[in-house]
Amino acid sequence: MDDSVLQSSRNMESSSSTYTDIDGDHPKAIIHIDIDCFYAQVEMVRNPELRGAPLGIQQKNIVVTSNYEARSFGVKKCMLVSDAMKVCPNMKLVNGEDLHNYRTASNKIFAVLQCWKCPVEKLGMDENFIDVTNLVQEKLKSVNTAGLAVSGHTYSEPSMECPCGCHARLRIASQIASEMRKKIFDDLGYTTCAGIAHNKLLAKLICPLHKPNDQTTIYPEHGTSFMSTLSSVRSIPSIGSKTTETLISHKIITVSDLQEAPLEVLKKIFSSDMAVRLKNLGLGEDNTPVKQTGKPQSIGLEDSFKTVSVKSEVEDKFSALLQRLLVLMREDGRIPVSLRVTLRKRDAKRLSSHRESRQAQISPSIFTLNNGLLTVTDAGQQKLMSIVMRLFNKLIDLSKPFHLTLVGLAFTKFQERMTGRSSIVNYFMNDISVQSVLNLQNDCDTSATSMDYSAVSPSSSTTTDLSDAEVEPSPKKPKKVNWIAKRRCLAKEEVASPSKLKVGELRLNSKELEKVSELRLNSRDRSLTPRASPAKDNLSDASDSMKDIEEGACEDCPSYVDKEVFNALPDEMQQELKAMWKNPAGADKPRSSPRKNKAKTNTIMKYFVPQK
DNA sequence: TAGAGCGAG
DNA sequence: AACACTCGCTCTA
Repeated sequence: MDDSVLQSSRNMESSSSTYTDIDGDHPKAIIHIDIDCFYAQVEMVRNPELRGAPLGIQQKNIVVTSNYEARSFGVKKCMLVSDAMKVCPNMKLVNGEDLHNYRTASNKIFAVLQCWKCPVEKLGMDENFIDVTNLVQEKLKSVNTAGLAVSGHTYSEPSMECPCGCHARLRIASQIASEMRKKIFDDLGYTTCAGIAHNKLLAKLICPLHKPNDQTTIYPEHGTSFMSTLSSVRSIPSIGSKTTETLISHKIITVSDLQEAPLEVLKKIFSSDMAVRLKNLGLGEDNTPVKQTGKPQSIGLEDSFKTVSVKSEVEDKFSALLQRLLVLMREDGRIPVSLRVTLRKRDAKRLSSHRESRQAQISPSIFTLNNGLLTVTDAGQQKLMSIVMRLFNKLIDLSKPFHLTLVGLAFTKFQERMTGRSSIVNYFMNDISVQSVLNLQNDCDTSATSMDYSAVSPSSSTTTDLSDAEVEPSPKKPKKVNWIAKRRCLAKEEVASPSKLKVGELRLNSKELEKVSELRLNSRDRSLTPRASPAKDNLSDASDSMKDIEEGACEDCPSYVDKEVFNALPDEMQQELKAMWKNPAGADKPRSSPRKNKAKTNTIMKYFVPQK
């Protein structure tokens, strides 16, 4: 039985692993949603004339994707245009080299999925994971699930009831998946596929079983047997070309091979953790969480070329990259604290990899917020360039000849985004950077949902708001701080096109203005990347309205600070906060050990924590 | 913590 | 198809 295999593998790893799941316990419910032939659908939504006939999306001389009509003629992904036209002479072609519309569509879909108030993780432009575990639990409380059937296909009927209750949870999740797909179709016009499982791995892999415009649920008991139907280990997400090579060199080629490989053998090839992970993946086990997608953790650009061997040319390349990068930074709105220089030396052996990089802290004073807009003076840009070239000198010995094929520039840390309850700065924020985007474009129309258990349909769960949860009050916290993003009711069209919302928000008041400005600036326009911020392309029309924002009394304050609150603080505390903002590295560790909440003495925390 | 490597789309 | 681009995660020193 599958469980016995799981059992034995778990026992082997349990000694060194922190894995805490109980065997046979499958508490989560994960949905993976994939937009059918994404580019082609975007074009057909834009221009309905294209529907019903074969359509190909062209980039350069290649048909990168096509609609299902074209596929029925044998048009494949990444086919040469000439070959595609041979098998499908009537196919219409649309140029898809400008990704702007695709990004916009992707963000709209992401925004719709946010309506369910569950963690949503974007994977590329056309895939999303949603962890609906909590929503399912709510529904279980309020709904009799006895006669509830699965919505859509089932990979395989369960042989018996799982004692942990996952079958009922997954059935509910399948209903939620149906709702989500329906809303995406009703609001935006896109058909989708979904996979429903108790983990991300199975949800993603089961998703394409019934294509297009359908969904599939798989129960935990079939995880291992389903995985064994995959011919190559390469088809497992997170097993890429390198890992596949290594596995194959040890005669592990199919997923079945991986399942049967003893953990001790894998541990001789890989690190212990990696071996455990691989073994579990092979068996269909995966405990990686769905991570809410928000702002990117680094913003960078790179440029590749045949060869650059002169330092003045290098300087030109970096300068051009920096100019472009500063535009992106302005759109993002956050103040960077660290800068990384990357380059690739010409190497006969390896063409792609072998990048090298150096990074350095940068003084945040290079950047200033003018009327909420991130700006850099000419002197600041020169300063940045000198840092860049200093890092470049670390990488290249200029006394010897060099040949580069790529240079890159990235800002890698930001002042904003001090999340976590430990950060005192949270108490002065009037914007929760990531979640507030969610809140503002949220409030999806509940009447549109088809589910009969209205108590837990999207956005009707008014009891819990993410912003409320995030700023959970602490006993010592100063009362009455005006940080909670206001929630507003929107019509459906406004959800699909949040620009109206943002403009509306601008009419509120000056303090709200700055918050909205950050939301707007959150709207970076980047290419082909995951982690793009939601609902961005729709907001550019709000930018002109940002010109005349008043300057607050605290010139040094970061933009997220409620200046009214700041000015009400004791002078000593104001000074300390200012010092902290001047030297964020010392005060703020955004992503390090969020659990540890050490109240450092001799900081502003002493105002809130009892002293011994 | 920085830097390299792998993986994703 | 192979490569270009951008970003996240993990491992190691």
